[in-house]
Amino acid sequence: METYTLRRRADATPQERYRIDYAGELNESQYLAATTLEGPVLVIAGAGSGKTRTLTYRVARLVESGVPPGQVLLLTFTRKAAEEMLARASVLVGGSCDRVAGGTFHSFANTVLRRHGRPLGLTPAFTILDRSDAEDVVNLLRARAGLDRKERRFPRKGAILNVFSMAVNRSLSVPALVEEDYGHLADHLDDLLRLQDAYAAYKREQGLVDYDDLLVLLRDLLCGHTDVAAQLSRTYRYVMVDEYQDTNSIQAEIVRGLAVEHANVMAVGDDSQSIYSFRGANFRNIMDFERLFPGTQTITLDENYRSTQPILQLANAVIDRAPEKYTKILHTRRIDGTRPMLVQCADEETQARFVSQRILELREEGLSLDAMAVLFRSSYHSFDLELELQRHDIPFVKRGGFKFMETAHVKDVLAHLRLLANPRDAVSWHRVLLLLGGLGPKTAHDVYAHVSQAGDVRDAIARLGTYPRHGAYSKELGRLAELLAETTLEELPVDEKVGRIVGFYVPMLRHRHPEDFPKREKDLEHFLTIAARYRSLDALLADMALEPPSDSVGDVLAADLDEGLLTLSTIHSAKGLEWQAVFVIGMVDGRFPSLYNLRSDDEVEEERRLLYVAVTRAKEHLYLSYPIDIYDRATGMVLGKPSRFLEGLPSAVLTGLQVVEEPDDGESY
DNA sequence: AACAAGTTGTTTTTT
DNA sequence: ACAACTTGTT
Repeated sequence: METYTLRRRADATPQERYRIDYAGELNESQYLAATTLEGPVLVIAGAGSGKTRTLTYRVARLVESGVPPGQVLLLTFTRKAAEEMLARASVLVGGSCDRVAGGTFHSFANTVLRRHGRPLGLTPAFTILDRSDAEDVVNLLRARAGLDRKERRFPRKGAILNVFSMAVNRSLSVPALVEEDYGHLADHLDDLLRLQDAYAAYKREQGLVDYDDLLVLLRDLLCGHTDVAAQLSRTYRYVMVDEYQDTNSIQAEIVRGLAVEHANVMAVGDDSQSIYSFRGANFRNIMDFERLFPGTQTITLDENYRSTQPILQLANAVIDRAPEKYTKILHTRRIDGTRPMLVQCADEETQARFVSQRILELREEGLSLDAMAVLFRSSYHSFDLELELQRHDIPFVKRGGFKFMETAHVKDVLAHLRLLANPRDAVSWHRVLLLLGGLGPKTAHDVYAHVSQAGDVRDAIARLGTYPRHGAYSKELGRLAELLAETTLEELPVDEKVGRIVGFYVPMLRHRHPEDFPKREKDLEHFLTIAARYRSLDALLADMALEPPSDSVGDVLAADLDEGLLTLSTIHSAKGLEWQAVFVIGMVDGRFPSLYNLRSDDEVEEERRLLYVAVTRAKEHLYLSYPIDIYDRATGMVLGKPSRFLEGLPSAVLTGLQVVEEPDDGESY
């Protein structure tokens, strides 16, 4: 393609062009944080204290002061957060900041390891396993070891992987972890250890890397290969880490390694918003930063620009009851505002009706739907509400929670693509073969055994063609071999490969999911447009594993986009976001805090911080609601008490409200 | 008898 | 969507 070159703007020197009024746009602490460019800095940034703003201005300041954007590294919790910050910084400096390196720890590890992973024995074409891929591998190995047919019930694949992952992220051995937190698995310890070895060996043989490996390998690279570490450290001369309270010790070591040549690190975080301990984070880690980097300058941002005083009062009251004291108390200048309400509802349906009705009223008062959100502890807590919202034609998007159900079809297509990238990928072969009618686990296993003898993709597909065919699947197996042979051709563009696979797959999809077939087909169309943006299959596969397309397009298209969408979200996924009006539903003891998280004081305290995060999302209106007497099927318990975190709060902080039915006035139609 | 496919009860949070 | 179990096919 031809290029068209824009001339540099010659009307001003950089110094004259960017005249950003840092002191005018930022408060004193923010200004200090944004303009301290050298040396280690720890910013304790309370909720709504302008953290993103501060980071954005700091990026601008760095670029403005002559630092090449490529030497700035911005590590954030999601890729979206990084993109947003860079876009805003670009506006400030009147130029592009897209050469600033940014993303999640995992995506950064991915790019670095593909370029510098060789000393670790890693091929540059490694495949990333997402959570469910990793579970599939563990399942395969579990069956291979005969552990699925034991008298004593062996833990499920998900539980097994949790143990492995937790051990890595908390830097513990599996035996130590089992002793500490998984006592009920002590009987299976030997099998677990053998499985762990098998899992590691399998990944090594097949060039597979899971989420934890990405972090561990990067850490090993930085700590064990000082030449590479020095080179990377000179490349990224300014490192910024967002959401530091949710990093674990491996990530801390990565940061330390990246800064080995300069110590120009800014970590930003809030110890009272640490909510990812299940991923190995510990809120006390943020205090270790000062020990990791001697001479750290610590700056606290405690002025809140988001919420009204009554909302902050509740937030402070919630966190004030934590036995371990946190580093700051938020204050605001927005003195006026309505008090948050604690709403008691007879049951879940009543709660759903209350929320829907109140949302409609707020909309009447002029709030648009995208200024409102409903938050909850666990994804399934919103099921009743979703039905009620549909009844009222209130359009919404749901964020967070596992979404395997919606993505199974995308994963099926991806499995075909992965065969092209790696013909030895047993899990993908298994998945693809099982889609064929009349072909079950046994035959899939046999076919794989036959095919995996091959040296490369072509060879593997040729072998697929020679597999002795009999039975119902014979014809379909032949068609699969044909499809794979076509799509292996290297000159075929990525989107064309995906297109042919989708064409092959769609009839099977229709057969398997007749009810919601159209919606799923739309997802695949969407996936095709995504695939068209990639020139290499490997890059597509890597991105899909690290950040799969989040929202199913079917829902969004159906909605009336003019007035925006209501947000439904788990609290975890609501991190960093804000709305005018926030509803937190399911405030029942046993749901929030979750029954699964009450085994230790640390777990309870994490639930408390989770509520703190939820409450501090609200700008103006805040409703906490709970149904009484709901039956929890998982435990067989009846839950009827409001969350312990709200117990005994004075009504000056939290006003009670009881939802009652409209009295029947006897009129009929 | 071996294998595939259909049925039923559960599901924390996520890169 | 998974896993354990049951029913149906070759």
